[in-house]
Amino acid sequence: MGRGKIVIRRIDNCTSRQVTFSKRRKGLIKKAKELAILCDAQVGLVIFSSTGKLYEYANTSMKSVIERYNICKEDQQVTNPESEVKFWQREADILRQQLQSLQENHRQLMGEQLYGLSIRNLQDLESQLELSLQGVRMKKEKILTDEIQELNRKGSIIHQENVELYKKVYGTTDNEATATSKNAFVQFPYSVRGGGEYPQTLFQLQLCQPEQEYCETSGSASATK
Amino acid sequence: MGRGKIVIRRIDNCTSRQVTFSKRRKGLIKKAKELAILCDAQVGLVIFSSTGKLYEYANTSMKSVIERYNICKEDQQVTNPESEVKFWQREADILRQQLQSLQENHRQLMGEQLYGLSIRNLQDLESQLELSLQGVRMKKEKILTDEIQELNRKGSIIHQENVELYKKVYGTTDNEATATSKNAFVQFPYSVRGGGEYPQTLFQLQLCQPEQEYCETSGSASATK
DNA sequence: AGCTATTTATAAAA
DNA sequence: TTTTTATAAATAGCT
Repeated sequence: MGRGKIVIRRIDNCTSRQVTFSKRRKGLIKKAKELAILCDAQVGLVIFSSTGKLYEYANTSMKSVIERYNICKEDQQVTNPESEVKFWQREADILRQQLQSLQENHRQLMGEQLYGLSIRNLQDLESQLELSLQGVRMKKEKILTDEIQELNRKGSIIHQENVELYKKVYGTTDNEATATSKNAFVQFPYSVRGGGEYPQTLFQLQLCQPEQEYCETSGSASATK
Repeated sequence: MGRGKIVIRRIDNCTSRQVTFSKRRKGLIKKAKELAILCDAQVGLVIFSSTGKLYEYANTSMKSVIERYNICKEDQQVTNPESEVKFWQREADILRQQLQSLQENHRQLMGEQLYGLSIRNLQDLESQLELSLQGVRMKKEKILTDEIQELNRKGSIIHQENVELYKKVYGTTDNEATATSKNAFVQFPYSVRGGGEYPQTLFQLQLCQPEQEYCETSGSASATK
C-alpha cells in the first residue's frame, strides 16, 4: 500500500527505516485500538524501536494485560515454575549461540575458517562475496560520481559568475567576452557521465585505470561461476 | 477498507464481531510482524478475545518483551539493589548489543547497509572482500587438486596392478607387456600440477574453461583495486 | 511533515 | 471458516 510494492525485510537506509517505523507504528496502534473497540477485546501492545525507545498501547492498562497474560501462561505451564534467573540464563544462552553462529559466518565471509566447507558451500560463499564486492563498488562509484557532479555544478555557477563579471569589467560584447573567457576561466563541466557536450572518457578512465591492474593479475583467479 | 465504510464502535452482532475479530486479529499480527522486520524493532502483542481466548505475537519472546518493558518502567522509578536477575538481564543486554554490532558488520560484508560509509570505509571493505574471495578460491582449488591427486594415486595403483596381472596372464616379457598395456589401460597420472613428465596445461584448462564465460560477462564489474 | 499513486486490508456477501 | 470482490485504508516514494 504505497507508491511501490516492498518486500518485508529490514530497511537498510537508516532514515527510511525511522520514517517507516514512525508511520507503521502509528498505523499498528490505530489498528490495535480499533480491534479492541470493534470486537470488545483486551489488547496490549509493546514496541521497542531499534534505538531502544519504548512505545506502548493497552486499551485497559498494560499491567492488567500482562497479569492476565501471565495467569494464562501459568495455567498452561504444568512444568516446574522456572525461576527468573533460569529464564535469563537461558536467554543469555540463546543469545550466545546466535552470536557464535554469526561469528562463524562472519569469519567465513572474512575468508577465514574455511575448513570443513564443501565445494558447494565455497561456491555459494564465493558468489556472495562477489555480490558484496559489486555492491560496495557501486556504492563507492556513486559517491565519487555524486561528488564530481556536485563540484561541476558549483564550478558551473562560479564560471557563470566569472563570465558575468568579465562582461562588466571589459565590456558587454558577447563575442569578446566569450572569446577571452575561454582562456581566462576553467570550463565546466569537466567530465560527468552524460554531462553534455564533453566526452565521457576522462572520468571513466580516472575511475577504471587503477583497477585494470587487478583485473589482469587475478583475472583467472576471479573467473568463477 | 471494505465494501462499506464503518464507524469504530463495538459490533453488536455476535457473529459479525467474531468474524471481524478473526480477520482483524490476523491483520494486526501481520502488521506487527512487518513492523518488527522492516524497522528492526522488538514487538510484543497480546490479545484477549471477548470470550477470553488468548492470542499473542512477539518477534523475540513475550517474556523478554515484558521483562524489557518492566525494566523500562522500573528505571523511571528507583534504582534497586541488583539481584541475580539484574545480573542476567544485563548479561543479555550486553550480548544483544554485541549481536547487533556483529549483525551490522555482517550486513556490510554481505554488501548491504552501505549507507553512511565513507570512501575509506568502502575501500577497506572492498579489500577485505577481495582477500576473502582469494581465500575461498584458494581453498576451493586446493580441494579440487587434492581430489585429483588422490584419484591419480589410486589410478596409478590400479594401473600398476593391471600391468602385473597382464604380465601373469600373457607372459613375462617386459617388452610385450608394456607395449600392449599402452593400448589396454589408461595412463596415470593424467595431469596434476608439477606431477612430473606430463604437461600442466591439461588440468589448468579443465579448471578454468567453464569459468571463462563468467569472467567475460562480468569482467568489467569485477575489475577493481 | 504533507501529498498521491498504489498496494493492502477488509466489509459484505456467498 | 474461508473465499471472493468492491471499496476503504494504509503507506512507499517524493517533495
